[in-house]
Amino acid sequence: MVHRDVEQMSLFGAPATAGVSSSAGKTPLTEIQAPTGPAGTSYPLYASVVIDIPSRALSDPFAYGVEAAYADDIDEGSVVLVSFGRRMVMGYVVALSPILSELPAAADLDPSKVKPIRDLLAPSSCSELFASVSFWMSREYVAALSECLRLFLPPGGTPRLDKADDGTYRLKEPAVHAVSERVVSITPEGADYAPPANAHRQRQLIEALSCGPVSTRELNLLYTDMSSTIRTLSKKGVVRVDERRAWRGLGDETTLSSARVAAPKTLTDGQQRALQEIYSCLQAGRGDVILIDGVTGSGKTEVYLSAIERVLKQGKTACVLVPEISLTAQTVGRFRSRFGGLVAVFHSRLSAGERLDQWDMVKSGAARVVVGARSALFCPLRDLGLIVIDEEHEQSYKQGSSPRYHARDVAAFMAKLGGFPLVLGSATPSAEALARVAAGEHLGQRWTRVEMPERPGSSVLPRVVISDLRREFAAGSRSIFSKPLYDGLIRVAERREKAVLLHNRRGFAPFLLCRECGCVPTCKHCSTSLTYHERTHALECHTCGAVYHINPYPAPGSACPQCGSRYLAKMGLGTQQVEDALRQIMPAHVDIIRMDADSTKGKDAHKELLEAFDASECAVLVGTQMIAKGLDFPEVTLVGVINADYALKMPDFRAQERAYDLLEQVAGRAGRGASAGEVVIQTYLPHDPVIRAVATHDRSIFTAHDLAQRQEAFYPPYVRLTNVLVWGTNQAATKRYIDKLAAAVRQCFDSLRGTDQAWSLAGDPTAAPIVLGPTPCVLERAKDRYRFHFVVKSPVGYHVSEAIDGALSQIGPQPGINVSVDVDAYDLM
DNA sequence: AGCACGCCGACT
DNA sequence: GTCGGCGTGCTC
Repeated sequence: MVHRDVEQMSLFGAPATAGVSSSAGKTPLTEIQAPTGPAGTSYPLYASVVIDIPSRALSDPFAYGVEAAYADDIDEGSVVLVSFGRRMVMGYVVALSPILSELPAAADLDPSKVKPIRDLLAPSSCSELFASVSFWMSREYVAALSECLRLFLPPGGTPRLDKADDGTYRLKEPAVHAVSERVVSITPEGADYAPPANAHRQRQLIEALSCGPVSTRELNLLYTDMSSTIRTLSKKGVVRVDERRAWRGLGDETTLSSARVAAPKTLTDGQQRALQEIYSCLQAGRGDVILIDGVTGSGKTEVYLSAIERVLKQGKTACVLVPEISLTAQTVGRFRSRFGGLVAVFHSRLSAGERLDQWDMVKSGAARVVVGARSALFCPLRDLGLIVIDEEHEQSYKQGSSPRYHARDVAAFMAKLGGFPLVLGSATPSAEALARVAAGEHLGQRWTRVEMPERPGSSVLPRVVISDLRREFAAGSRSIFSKPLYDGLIRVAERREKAVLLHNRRGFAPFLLCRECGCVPTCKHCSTSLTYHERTHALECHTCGAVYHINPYPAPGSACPQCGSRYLAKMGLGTQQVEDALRQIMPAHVDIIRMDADSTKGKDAHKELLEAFDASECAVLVGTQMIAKGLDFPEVTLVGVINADYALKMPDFRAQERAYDLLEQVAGRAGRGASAGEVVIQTYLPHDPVIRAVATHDRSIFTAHDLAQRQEAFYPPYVRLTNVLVWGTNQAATKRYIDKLAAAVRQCFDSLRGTDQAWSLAGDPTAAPIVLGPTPCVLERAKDRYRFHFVVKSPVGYHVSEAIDGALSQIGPQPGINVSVDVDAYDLM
């Protein structure tokens, strides 16, 4: 069985410390203050150590000497105690060499300056790739090196250094501890034991153990107190009770389920083609990226499972990333039922203890497949042979705090480094992925695509009705619900069916919209919609900072810039209002359930609302974003989108892509059974490519348009976009700082480019980087801080981070002012 | 990050 | 004459 001979793991384990010789953890203070050995002592081994202080100024490792006593125990990844300046700090070993000058950044270091490593605090416990990946991340994302390294550390918070009374240093004990369980198994001698005829409890126990060892807790749970029977049989030597490390977080079903579901006998053509591509990449050992572009239900998961099976057979391990929101029991179940106890899972709802145990399961080698959110990328898998990113286009793969990495890019780097394939799967691939497969490569890495258009079985696509709100308005309708949607809702009420209404207002920014021609004012210099500022009656562009003065309806003199209509209205409508309007038109027997940030505040509110919808005979579920993704609904015959334009006209160049993904997902909720459902999308922009693509079930209408538009307007994936955000309490000081910083960045670009005349190229960011702004952020003030930002557009192969990092260290920090650099930013607000 | 060194103003 | 402001620079 998988769990049996597993080495006992622990976070900063006692075994390691004990094994490290008597000096470990016992270095007295006096010895620390007097350096061991005279200056110029040479060491048998030297180590590059990253100091655990998260500062961009300390993003280079420091060299230390490894004394003979430690030489066998210190590895890459070891946590060590070193003296730094005049204090003791914790550090991480990232490289080892017997020759000092061969260590990174120690080429011409005076050997007499090298101090010894003072103690080993914890043995290495992270993935082999950790050093190279964190170096790369630190450079790529302008983040402190120690911050990147910490991603690879065991869970349980950042380790802290603790100084004891006797002057010794050790790691502060983590709050979570390993727990053990008692496991009952049949002894070899007990195999032939026949219980007495009347001993039915003994028979039960032996039967339960026939498939392998079971924990006492489970036995007692399953057979209501088996303890005395266990005691009897263990006295007779028939069974044995062993204490072993318990792996929390496995769920209840797993330990007993020795039954694994085998792969289906037949695969679709698409699945076979995808697997063929993955296998040939595995064979070649090149580290290619394969995009599996397959419609919902085309069986992408089966492709992942088969590929993982192959990788496991080769003695390697696999890592599967899934968006946090879809990390449900069902998702995990598919992997667990195929690979049983070999699967470890990471998601945000694990308790500290469960997280620790899942991590140790990976570290010990007991788990060889990891399924998890973004950060699962950093767990200590040995011999990684495959990374899968499901729903590759999901925004949640980009981390919102430092280091602001994108899991897709980190995974691609890891794949290249380890020479194994990265598999991306999506029904609505990101523009980045599409552009890279179109180019066939990205930064020297091969990107290929396999399309899987067919769905197994015969499911019917829902009928999509586009409801033109301009016509509704012209016909005098002032209702939230257009005629087609109203009729659909009434029909649902009459037939006692269920409906879902999407009212998407996430990241809502007010904008103006002409109710006659449907136009939304956009910036002259950028392709973003302008944001309306109520107080100043101004439209602002948050990419370049341009300001346009305008009077929206009902102010006198309001006029649409395109058609001159005076109905240039401010848009904004809450979920609550939709709910109220719905109550007015629907008969009393229809349950109306609202799901948004407000109604799901309570702990289990989410689940309860869904259960209510499930239990109801006839209901309408009104909700934001959250109802479209990651939730499985019971039969729904009507899906309505109140106003698709909220999603379409966000002041963000990725709005189209997200809108398409959202509409496609929510439309997919309609009629999943035998009968095709109906989808009604209300919009003022019926001819928008996104709407047309959803209506006709033809994605290419949208993607072709979107990519062309981005290329023309110099947006990713054709350029890189970096957001530099500066915030502080003092508005003027913050503004002054960001101006200085932006000027320094511009200067860095100039000097890197060599000539000043090259500025004539400015305006074409595919040839040379440009700086846009600084301007105040869309979110101008947050938590009493004033926020400004500037955006850098740079050519795809260009290493922006270097120039920004250079400018940053040139200007230096300023108290009270914070800077954040977001390379390949998704959020520009 | 911390903590030195270092160079200019008001005080025992 | 000294104490103390925090501006630059270093820590293997």
